[in-house]
Amino acid sequence: MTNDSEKIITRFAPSPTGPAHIGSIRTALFNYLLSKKLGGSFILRIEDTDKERSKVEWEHMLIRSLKWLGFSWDEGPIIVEGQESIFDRTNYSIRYIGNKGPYRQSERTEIYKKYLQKLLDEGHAYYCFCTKEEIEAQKNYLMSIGESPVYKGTCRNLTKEEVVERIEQGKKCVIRFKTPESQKISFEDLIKGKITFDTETLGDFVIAKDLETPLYNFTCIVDDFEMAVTHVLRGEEHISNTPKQIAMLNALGAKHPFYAHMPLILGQEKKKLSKRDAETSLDEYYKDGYLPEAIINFVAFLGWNPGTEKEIYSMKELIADFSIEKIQKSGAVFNPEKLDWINGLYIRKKPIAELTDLCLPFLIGSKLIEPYTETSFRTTDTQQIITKNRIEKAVLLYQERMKKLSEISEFIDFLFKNEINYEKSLLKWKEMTDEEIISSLKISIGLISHIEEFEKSEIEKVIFAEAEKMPNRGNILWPFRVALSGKQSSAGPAEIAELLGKEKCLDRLELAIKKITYA
RNA sequence: GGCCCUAUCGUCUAACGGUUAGGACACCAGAUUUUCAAUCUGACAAUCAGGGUUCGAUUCCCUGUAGGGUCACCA
Repeated sequence: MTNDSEKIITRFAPSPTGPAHIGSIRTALFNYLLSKKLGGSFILRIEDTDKERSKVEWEHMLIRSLKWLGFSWDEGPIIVEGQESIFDRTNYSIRYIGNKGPYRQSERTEIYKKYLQKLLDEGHAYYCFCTKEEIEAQKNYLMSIGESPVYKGTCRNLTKEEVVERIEQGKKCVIRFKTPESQKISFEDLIKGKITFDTETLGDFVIAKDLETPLYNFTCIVDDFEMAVTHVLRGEEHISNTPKQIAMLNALGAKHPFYAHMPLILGQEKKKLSKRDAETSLDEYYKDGYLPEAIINFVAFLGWNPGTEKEIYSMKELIADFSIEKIQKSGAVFNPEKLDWINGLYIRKKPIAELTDLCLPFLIGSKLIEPYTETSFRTTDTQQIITKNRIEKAVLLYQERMKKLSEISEFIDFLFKNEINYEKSLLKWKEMTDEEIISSLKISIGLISHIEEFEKSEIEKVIFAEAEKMPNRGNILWPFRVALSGKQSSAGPAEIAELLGKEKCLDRLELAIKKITYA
């Protein structure tokens, strides 16, 4: 329990209408960083007032992504206590109750209803009976004469009797906020500076379909107030919602939180991020083998920088160095190449045992191996048992080559497969003739068949000694390496030879000879 | 169209009014390699335009231009 009303409280308020994406993660991250930096709380609020589009599945997916990336939030509602009326906000303290979160707006209808009723009772909101068609026509007209297309308040001054009469006639209605006329609403945006709006450009906007069905702008301010949110960090697309929210908060007699509107994340064309620019779902990044720490690091630098040349940051370091002042004012183009670079960097930094564990699901997923015991696997192709230890060795060879975990399968599939497919021409190094390749392979067979201790250092010694005798080392090394891996590029010849084992190496070298002879 | 926001290398960005405008990714070249990667070295590359203010402007002001956001009974 805490009574510190000075405490920073931020929130991440996604609507469960789709998976988490890069943009939503950055919003979550910056709110998280700010609260952690200042020792405050971070709230997760699910904005599921739109019953049609919201799905619990999306909510679960959102939470899964957040957890994967290492977020934690202060669960459970903050109770406003010590008050007779929830509308009395002059003196309140907050208390945290665990294990009840996250907040779900769909479960808070009664709360919104009270505030809605209050607005209605005090004349700050009214019932509107205009049809959608009427609104649309008005909007088009206003745009045609060069004015802000807003609701002009046809139903604004309906008397109580008129309202009752229309309701009794069964006319459909919504609840609109009575926006103050000819007023300037300003707020000090923590990123953009002072922003001013004229209420004339706002119009009387809809805040609820009915008492039980409040809409976004309204539930948002009620919750931010009820949860004592102090700082709202959100995307720039919300700038135009801000004066509306402040006007409602004013009507409720509440102070508004600090706002910070972050620039948008843009696609290659400097347009809104689309499928062509980035994965729509964070799940895709998981499936591609991106590391959560790489994503966090990358996303943090989309519109923020520490002002130094340091750019590799763990979550902990981000918390330490984060500051709103350093958030950029202009939009940032999402750059997948840099993400890949950072991901590769984190992969190289991973302890090998940990990296192997991360790669295993990808190997299993691409049907190369299947789990056998705790410490071993069975190759799908040949049903042979392969120890985790040996897989670890393979992963180690490719650690510095990987940009994404998913690439591991293509890199080391030759270790698990019985037969490897490659073009015969791949065996040829530079200008070698078929005869030279065959002779090269035969030399290799002769050399390695005599090696007792089939280890990298030993194989290297023998093979390289022979290669030195050639006009070009590649004459021995290239056909040898290709015969074993079947690939244009791979780890070193001795390394993969050790990995494969003597017997398999000999088999593959013979096979390579046959490939040329009988092609 | 109204309102609002923004403007430094291709991209992410640094530069309390005074710097040869710095760094990173990408790209290119070199070193190292049998290959690929990693690593190291180097090269290329930017202050949107026009006016002010100032001894001096990337930085402050204005105008223009361009881009973006928003104008839902979505969030």
